[in-house]
Amino acid sequence: MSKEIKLNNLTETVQLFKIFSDLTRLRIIDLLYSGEHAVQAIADELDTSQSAISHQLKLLRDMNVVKTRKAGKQVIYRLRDSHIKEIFLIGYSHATECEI
Amino acid sequence: MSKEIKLNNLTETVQLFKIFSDLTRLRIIDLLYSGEHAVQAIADELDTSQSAISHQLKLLRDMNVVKTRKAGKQVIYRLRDSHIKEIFLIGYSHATECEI
DNA sequence: TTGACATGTGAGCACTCGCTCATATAAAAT
DNA sequence: ATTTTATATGAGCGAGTGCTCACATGTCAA
Repeated sequence: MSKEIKLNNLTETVQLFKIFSDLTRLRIIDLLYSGEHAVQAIADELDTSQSAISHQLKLLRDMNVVKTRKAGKQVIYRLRDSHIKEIFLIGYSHATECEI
Repeated sequence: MSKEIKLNNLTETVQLFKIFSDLTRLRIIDLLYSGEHAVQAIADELDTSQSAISHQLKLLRDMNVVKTRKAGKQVIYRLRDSHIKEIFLIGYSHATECEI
């Protein structure tokens, strides 16, 4: 494996881990893990402003972490694939099983 | 599971993922994955200043990601446990297998 | 159409982070 | 003892990040 390829792969890996490296984003992912939610429902549940949630959801959308569907005035978010769920669960279990 | 516990767990999970969310740190971990290295060897291999590497190694030390041993003037670093290796590998394989 | 509600977004601000630079510390070599 | 080599670390700077605030957009109800 060439050095350049390897560096690109590592850069992509960094991007992946950055998704999970913010508490608000991780709480959103954790909440969506239990099923789809509308924006305001997420904001209420996490006791965070709708704007802050919307900004983070845009990031998650751009990173292809979440999908949306419209339901009237609401936009319902859900996790895109089990790929993301798996990484989240592995990190979560590792972090909770033992001290870092 | 109470909300407070859950939040603490998520906070710890964030800390864990933050370790992997910087390219220099990930390159260090990747390099140490192949075996122990002295500080200057890491700096040379990654074409990064000794100071920058040393700062990152301090973080990795504080996070219990790496262990050290002294060999004369040199300090040799290695990964602390397979725990870290596993998470790195899973993220790496996920990031390289498909687009994010 | 108008008003109310749900979401998206740009600007700006405070904070964090990773680096450089200078210097400190420590151990070996001379 | 002095110099050289290897590593650690504090200060400070520039870039990035996550928030708030204000407002735009979009959708339904009346």
